[in-house]
Amino acid sequence: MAKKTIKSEKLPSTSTTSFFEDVYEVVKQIPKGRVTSYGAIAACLGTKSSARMVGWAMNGAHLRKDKVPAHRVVNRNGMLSGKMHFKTPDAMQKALEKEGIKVKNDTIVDFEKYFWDPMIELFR
DNA sequence: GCATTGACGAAGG
DNA sequence: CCCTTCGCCAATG
Repeated sequence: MAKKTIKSEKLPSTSTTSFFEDVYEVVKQIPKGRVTSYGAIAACLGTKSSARMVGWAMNGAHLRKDKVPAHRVVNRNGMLSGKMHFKTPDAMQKALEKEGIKVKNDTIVDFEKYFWDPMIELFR
C-alpha cells in the first residue's frame, strides 16, 4: 500500500505524503462507473475520522503524474462537493455521466447503487 | 506560533 | 427533520 514508485514532484508535504499516496492508490482502484466517498476511503486507511484529509489529498491529486479519478469520489451524500475544484465546474459531472453515472442537481442518482466500498472490494 | 479554513462526517439541539 | 457544533489534521495567513 504505502510507498510505491511515486516521485516527489510537487507533493504538498514531505512527511505526511504516505497518507496522500494511499488515498491516491485507493482512488485509482475504483472501477469505471463506480463511485465512493471520502469517508469510506479514510475508513479503509484506518483514519475514518479524517475524511477531510482525504478531500485535502484530492486537492493535490491533479498534480500527480497518474491522473487520479477524483471525479469518482464524492461526499457521503453522493453530492459532487468537489466539482468546483476541477478545471471547470462541470468537468466532474461530465466525467461521471460519461461513465454511465447519472447526476442530477450536483448529486449522483442512485448513489448507493454505484457506491464502491474500498473496505469490502479490496478485501474480497 | 496562533487563528482560520477546508473536496467530510457524525452527533447533538 | 434541519441546523449547528465538534473532531479530525494539514495548509495557509
